[in-house]
Amino acid sequence: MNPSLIPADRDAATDALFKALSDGTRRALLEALVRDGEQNVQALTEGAGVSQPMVSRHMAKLKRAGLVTARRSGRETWYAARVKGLGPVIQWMAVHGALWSQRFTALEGLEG
Amino acid sequence: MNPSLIPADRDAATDALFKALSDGTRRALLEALVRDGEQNVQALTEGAGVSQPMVSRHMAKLKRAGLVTARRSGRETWYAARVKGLGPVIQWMAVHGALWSQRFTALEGLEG
DNA sequence: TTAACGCATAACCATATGGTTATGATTTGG
DNA sequence: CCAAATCATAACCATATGGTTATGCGTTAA
Repeated sequence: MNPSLIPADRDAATDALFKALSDGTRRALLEALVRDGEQNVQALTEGAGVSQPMVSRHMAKLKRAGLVTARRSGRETWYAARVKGLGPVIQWMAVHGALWSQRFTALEGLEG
Repeated sequence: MNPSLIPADRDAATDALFKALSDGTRRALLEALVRDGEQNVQALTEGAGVSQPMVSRHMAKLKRAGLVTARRSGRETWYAARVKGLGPVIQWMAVHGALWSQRFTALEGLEG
């Protein structure tokens, strides 16, 4: 058993995932892919509100986190949302969220 | 007004939440509260692997994000996980991932 | 072959972040 | 009353991060 009181959730994948999702621009880019399907950098840049290089860098981070896939076709790169990418987040929510609600269900009415 | 393809998910609360969850030490602190209930800074520091001031700062950030509550009692501060704090995250997951818009218990297809 | 295109990377900047030790404010105990 | 305890804040440092413009590299098209 781990003698420490805190389980040290330093799982690299989980960390990368939450970090990737912690920026609004990246979330918006991911949402665009979820909503409208596979898109190239040009299309993503049009609505992103940031420069093309920044979009590329954000997409690279999302890819490293496992949230998107990249497909190179000629001079274009097509990105798509990767459904399974959110797995660790779901997992985390399931484990701790469930424990959470279980422990505090009785108090639910008390907080604002 | 902006007819952009990307809906610009810059909601401040959502942003603060994901940012708060994007650090492993903070997640571990939060998990400790979920697991063992309300604790003061001293107890949290014991297993955190970082200094007491750092714990205080992490807790402040979790509090700003709405993930914990703080209760001052004499010279001690007691922190507790806040039930509804994960709401915006759950909301985001529900909206942007139809697959996991249901209960978290439906994880079978996502793992692996 | 050459010019334009699409994208990634480099170089650079400002700020945020995570960490430390030192200090300060307030409460408790002897 | 004074010292210890509890926590937050300050001061400081190194690194990460988000943003820009400039550049380079492969691909398409004229």
